[in-house]
Amino acid sequence: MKRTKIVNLLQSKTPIDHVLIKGWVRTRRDSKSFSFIEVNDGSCLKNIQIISDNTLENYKNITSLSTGSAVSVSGKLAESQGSGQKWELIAETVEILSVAPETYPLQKKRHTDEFLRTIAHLRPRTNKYGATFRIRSELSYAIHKFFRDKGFKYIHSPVITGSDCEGAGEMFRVTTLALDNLPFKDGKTDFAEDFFGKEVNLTVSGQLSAEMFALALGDVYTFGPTFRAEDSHTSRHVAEFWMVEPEMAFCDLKGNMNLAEEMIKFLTGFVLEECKEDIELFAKYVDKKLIKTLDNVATSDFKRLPYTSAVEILKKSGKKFEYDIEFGKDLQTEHERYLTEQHFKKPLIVYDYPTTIKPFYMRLNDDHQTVAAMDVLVPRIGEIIGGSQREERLEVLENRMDEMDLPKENYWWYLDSRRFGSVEHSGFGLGFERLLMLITGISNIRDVIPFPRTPSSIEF
RNA sequence: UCCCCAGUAGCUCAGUUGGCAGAGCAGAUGGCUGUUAACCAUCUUGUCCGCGGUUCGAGUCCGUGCUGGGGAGCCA
Repeated sequence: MKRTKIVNLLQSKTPIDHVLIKGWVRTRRDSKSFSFIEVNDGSCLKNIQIISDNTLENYKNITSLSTGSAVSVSGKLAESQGSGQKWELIAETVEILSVAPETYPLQKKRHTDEFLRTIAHLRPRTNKYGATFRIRSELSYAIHKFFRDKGFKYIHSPVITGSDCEGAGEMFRVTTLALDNLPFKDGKTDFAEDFFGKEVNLTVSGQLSAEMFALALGDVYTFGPTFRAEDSHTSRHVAEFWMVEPEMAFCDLKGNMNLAEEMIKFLTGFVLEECKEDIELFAKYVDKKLIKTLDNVATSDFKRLPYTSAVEILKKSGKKFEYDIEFGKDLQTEHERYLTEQHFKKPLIVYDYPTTIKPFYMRLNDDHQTVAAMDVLVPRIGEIIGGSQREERLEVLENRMDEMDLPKENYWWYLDSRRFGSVEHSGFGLGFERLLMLITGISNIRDVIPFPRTPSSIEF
């Protein structure tokens, strides 16, 4: 007989004479003549309650089933006589697939997130992490659905890159050279002998690839792993994370902001609708205000504010900040949080940032003081999206590169896109894990990614 | 990289002025019960993070290292 997933079984409208389920024991409660076994198979948050009567031939073994053990149970789905659940499974056979000894680290109680990080290989077996990674899966699907419904094409941007013009942070070196015996030439490592014949890194952004494809396919997006070798020790940074990067031809900054807002609203609404049960767990145990926050994100219009106005508001706020704010200085975390959490109390898009604090590829505004950049800031997380309209004018782009002392010859293919049929285009990067933090209320990014990579931590 | 906090039983944590190492949970055993992280009784469990120092005596004080966490910067 084919096994039925518990998620489907619990949705049954009628009793079923004969079903088979397989899963892991969460807890067992013995009664006089039978034993209650709670079994979870990961298909949903809820367990199925198994009634195993003491007339079963292996009943003695059944009563020694410990948390974490694996079982295969066949029997009859019947309405429960107890009050905690609609259905229960009256067992005809309980096959013990594997017994977890008492050294099994997960107990029938709450563990701290810090402890569960040390057993990241087992934590998806808990309610909270099971729910987290089911939501992560649904959210990934929702991203593809959102873009596909809008006619965007999915681009697989490379993970290994020889491009040194991504410029979004410190990079991880990729090499096949023997590190204990490096070839030298003129006192420097001779990368001509390396696999690709030049210095190569893991990607920090798929943007430049996405731009090339937007200028061919129109609307595109990337969704893949991204690597930053920053020595960051915060609850919002990991060395390997997933980023969503749409890029649109014939689109200006306003269209870019529209897409960002529409996307966050869609994704939030999607999860609220499709992952109700799992979201309720977070609303109950992780963040009591979660539903209110998510409704606010999904329904209220995002405030749009030019950088200069943001600076004015901060100056007039009368609030004492650790860092002073004035035109030309980047907004600090404390400034961003004040604006989104206290002043506007909703998501906020700050745009038109000073030229001096933004990268070369952002489009120069007519005031020559600012570029067409935009950041989406949300309560609790801060920056969740960073994007811009790209500089499509070859001459302006080259001037900016000169100002910033960037070697143009290395960017020949990027500049080609501005030589041949250049058009206005825009895009942004969304931190997938940060969105998950927003949606689940989980406060540490290490807890929304299966096996987090942070400085000096890569056990799994 | 900088600032702050923590590290004691399998887990969560208490440990007073420097004076015999503790509780709850988990586990084991027995009991009770259509139970809901069941309940009741009994029992087991220690490199007090490592190294060095002060002291008659250090879980406790000092130095140092490691690990974890929070914040800053950088960013997504």
